[in-house]
Amino acid sequence: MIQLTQTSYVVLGLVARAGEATPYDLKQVVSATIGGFFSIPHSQLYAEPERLARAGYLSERRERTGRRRKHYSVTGKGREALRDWLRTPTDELYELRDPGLLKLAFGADPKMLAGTQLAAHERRLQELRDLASVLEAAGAPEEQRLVADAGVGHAREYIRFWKRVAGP
Amino acid sequence: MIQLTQTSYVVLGLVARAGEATPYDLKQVVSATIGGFFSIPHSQLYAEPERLARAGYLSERRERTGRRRKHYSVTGKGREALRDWLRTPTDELYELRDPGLLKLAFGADPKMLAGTQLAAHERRLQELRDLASVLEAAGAPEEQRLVADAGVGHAREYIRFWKRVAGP
DNA sequence: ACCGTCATGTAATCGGTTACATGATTCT
DNA sequence: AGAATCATGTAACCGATTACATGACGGT
Repeated sequence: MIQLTQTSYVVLGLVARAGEATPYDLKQVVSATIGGFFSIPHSQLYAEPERLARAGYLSERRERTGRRRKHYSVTGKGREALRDWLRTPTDELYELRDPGLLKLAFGADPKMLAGTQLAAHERRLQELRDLASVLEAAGAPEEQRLVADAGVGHAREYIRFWKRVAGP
Repeated sequence: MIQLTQTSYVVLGLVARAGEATPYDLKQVVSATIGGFFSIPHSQLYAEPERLARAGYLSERRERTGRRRKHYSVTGKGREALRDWLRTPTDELYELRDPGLLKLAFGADPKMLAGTQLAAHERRLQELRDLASVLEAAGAPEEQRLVADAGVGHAREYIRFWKRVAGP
């Protein structure tokens, strides 16, 4: 019926893990976990669960008093969709779509770009390292750590690249 | 007035380089050059120049007979916008948003993912290498080659990562 | 003459971004 | 008590994707 996007699966996955969650809960978890490589603006975390609920993947319980928050949980249909998604490998690749590379490709001055990009990627690398050590300290599951490691590897690769561009 | 997106700059940049171009020309060039890390569906290459023309960044000349193709060229305003963009470094970073990593983060079986992802990234690596050697043979400008190199580096990094996940 | 593929375009829909707005808490 | 920040939500707009459609052209 509706198209399930990556955002949909993020929401399904997070709600499934939490049992029940409000958009705000989701927001918290998103930035704490996959925020490093897949962020979602908070307004989407209101819109998307609603869409999923309309299509029967989530059920909605609204508080009767106070803030009237909406609490979502996964339905059978939702759980099934999530499971199917998880057990199907993808050969889809995501494109880099990197602003720095784009400017480079269109003739911006490489050395000028390199400075700023290097700094930005070094900042990110630091964040990811912090995240990685938090995850380790918290005894997070292996996958979480792998994902953080992937991020670290990519940041390092970017840094290598821009250093080379910056020249000796 | 209007928001200039990365797509806008791609169009501006390509039209500027070509002098005059139809959407179809753009389509060709996109896949030949930045296609590897920043693709744009052809319908966008019809819509975006129109948008840019309405806002005064491009001028439009329509054939009077036959296919009535639209030919675009860059106006002064367009050229200026492009130049400003090119000489401003960015600290913006693009997120990976990688489907494979996402599934990994939500508990898909790592080894299962690794196989398919590895194959896909190896295919891409090969493509990028081919592109790189074509560029070199054609004596393409340094930046073009750098961009291709960046792609190669990333593909390699992905491959390292998924090999590690696949385990010994 | 026909078929397939390249070339060219438009329309509809929708997810995502940006901006706005206000209730709760916490801190000084 | 007031300011600042966190929490929570809605609305409007718009770029991007998907789907549909047809014209030209090269080969058999």
